[in-house]
Amino acid sequence: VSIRDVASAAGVSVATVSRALGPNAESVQMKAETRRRVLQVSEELGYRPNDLARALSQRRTSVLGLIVPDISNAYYAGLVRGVEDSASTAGYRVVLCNTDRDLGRLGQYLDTLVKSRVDGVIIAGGATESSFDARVFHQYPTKIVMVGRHELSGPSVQIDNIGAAELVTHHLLDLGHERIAFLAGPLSSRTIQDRITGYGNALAARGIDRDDDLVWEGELSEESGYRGTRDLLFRADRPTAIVCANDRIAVGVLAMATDCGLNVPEQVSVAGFDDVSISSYLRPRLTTVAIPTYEIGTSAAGLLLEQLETTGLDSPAGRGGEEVLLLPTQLIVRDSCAAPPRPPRAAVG
Amino acid sequence: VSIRDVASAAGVSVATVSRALGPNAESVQMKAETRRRVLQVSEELGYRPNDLARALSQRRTSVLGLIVPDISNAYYAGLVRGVEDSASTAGYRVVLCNTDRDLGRLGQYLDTLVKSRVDGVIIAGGATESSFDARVFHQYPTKIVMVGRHELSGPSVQIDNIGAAELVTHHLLDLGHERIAFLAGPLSSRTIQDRITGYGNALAARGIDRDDDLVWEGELSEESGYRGTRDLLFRADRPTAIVCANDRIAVGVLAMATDCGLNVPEQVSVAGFDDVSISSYLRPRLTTVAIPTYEIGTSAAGLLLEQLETTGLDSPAGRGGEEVLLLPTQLIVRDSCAAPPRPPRAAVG
DNA sequence: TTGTAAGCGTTATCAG
DNA sequence: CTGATAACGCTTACAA
Repeated sequence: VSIRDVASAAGVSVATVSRALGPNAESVQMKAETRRRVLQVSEELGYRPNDLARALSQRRTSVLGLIVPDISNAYYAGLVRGVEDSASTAGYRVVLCNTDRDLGRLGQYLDTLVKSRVDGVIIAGGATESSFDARVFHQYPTKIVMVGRHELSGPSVQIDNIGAAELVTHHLLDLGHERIAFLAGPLSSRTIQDRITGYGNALAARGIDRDDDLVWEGELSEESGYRGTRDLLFRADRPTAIVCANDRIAVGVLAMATDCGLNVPEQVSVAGFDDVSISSYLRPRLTTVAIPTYEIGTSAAGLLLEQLETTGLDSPAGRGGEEVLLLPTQLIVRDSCAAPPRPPRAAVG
Repeated sequence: VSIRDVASAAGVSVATVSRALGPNAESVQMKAETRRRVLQVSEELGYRPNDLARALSQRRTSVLGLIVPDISNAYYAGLVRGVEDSASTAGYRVVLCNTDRDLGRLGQYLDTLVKSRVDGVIIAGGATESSFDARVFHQYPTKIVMVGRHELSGPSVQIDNIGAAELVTHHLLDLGHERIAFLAGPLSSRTIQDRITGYGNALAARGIDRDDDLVWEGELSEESGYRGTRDLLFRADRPTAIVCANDRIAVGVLAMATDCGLNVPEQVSVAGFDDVSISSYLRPRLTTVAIPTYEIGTSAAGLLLEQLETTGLDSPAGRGGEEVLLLPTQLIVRDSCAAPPRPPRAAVG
């Protein structure tokens, strides 16, 4: 059942049907009676306009592409949710892509997205110019907004990971800790790099040399936190506090601590990152840094939609300005951090 | 840059370009030299075929719709991931929709999906015939597969929630518990209903009357588990074990238990549902039922793709058979359940 | 082996 | 206010 069926059934031309049901139906002059009839017939026939044809004709699909490393990660799930919400209320659909942090897949996805002529794409989780054929990309009017720091030009929404890490680390420092470990995720992630940097900065600000043995590279998983902690705890001069690159890692740390009979925070302090929903239901309640993932999503979508409304669809590589939205982060102090067990000893070689 | 640009740049007709680059490029007879030239020119120009036009012409979009209650829920995140993985390896894109368990939104999404002419859609999280205009839907060749029990006809993938709940409950019963509470999610969810049924069945099988005061309706959140437990624990004749509708609820239960100074499992046993990644890192490690969410996703996608390959695209309402894939569930016994504190007392009025 | 031309289902321009 | 009709970009008989 196509527009033509409706047209003939209503005894009008396809043009009229299009006017009655089309994109800017309300801002079109036509006899009320005619419109009513078209509407009714279309209703009776169960007519659903073909968006493909419409898009082809209008040169806009009302579809957004969203590329993330992994939706099954709570962090990105919130973001996806935010994007989806604002996109759909603005009348856009969103197609989802998982890269698994594989730059090759990123490139492939960007390619399919361009082929399907999405109006814009949001890339979260890091991308480099080399990860896709930017030259090709710029031939099409597809708009981009990035989430997080990146090597690409164009608008983006970011959070101050460096500052956030400085915040937690200072919190621990203020409590009297001097040997503070950092349980990181994959160092290839820009986010992780930044968090490590912030951690280092805070240490440096207190005149403490960063001990590379205290920075442990792993995954963003409980398992990784569990193993990393074991490593750290069996050291001669073990840390009195552990900052984790995310809350899942922190859960692993907590598990290992209780398995070793170590009390948190009395014997070792633990801090996380992200403030996922369980964090306040762990015992001890986890001190962590809240990241507004949902807002990151809505902001990114907002930035993109703004470009789409603003810019004419023809402007070839017109990727808007370099507008950067920096979203605030918040230290959530709960119960998992306290003063170190003994008064800080003299610095050891 | 369109097919015509490539054609003229290569000095051939658009048909030739289409043959060289089109859908069944390999199964087409043409002079190798010509093909090579087309390929090269298309490469130089950075040509990306317009999938919209292709879809319009071929009457298939290679897009799947996926409708879930909420991706930011770990359960669905796994499922989404599974769907996305098998779809993308089969060359399909997937557009994601969140209903928030709102039947109205479900209907709207189904509508947009039909308009965008997706080849098929996967609906997870419950739908009723009344939630959308099935009559309309059947006019278009869109295929459907459902996840979970539902009132719609057609293929689906399900898990045996009833059996699963029976399993945990029996586990507790075997341990000697007689007063077992159930902390449920929204009773409107079919999944929840089934889990409650299973719980009831197990009780009945042991000749225990189901006490409706022990079934607590709430959300699928930690918060809900926390509050529900408080309710339950302040009862005169309080339960010795609590089965939770999912692991997040169980986390809340654990939190309340330690806040009350109650030891798990010595004083009260707790069991969850889903086996999310943190479950084995809680202390005590959480006994729960593993649901293969990722496999549910891949299976659903598989069922759908199968229909798409099999069926001619014209078969109007041909929604395949009633094939139902029942995925296995597994009781994961860990440390959060043990025998009740005192020997079971005589049944109380 | 390759080119011509008729769709695919809309929208939009231009007359009437 | 409404009706033809030319795009939109690609695929696919049908011819050459």
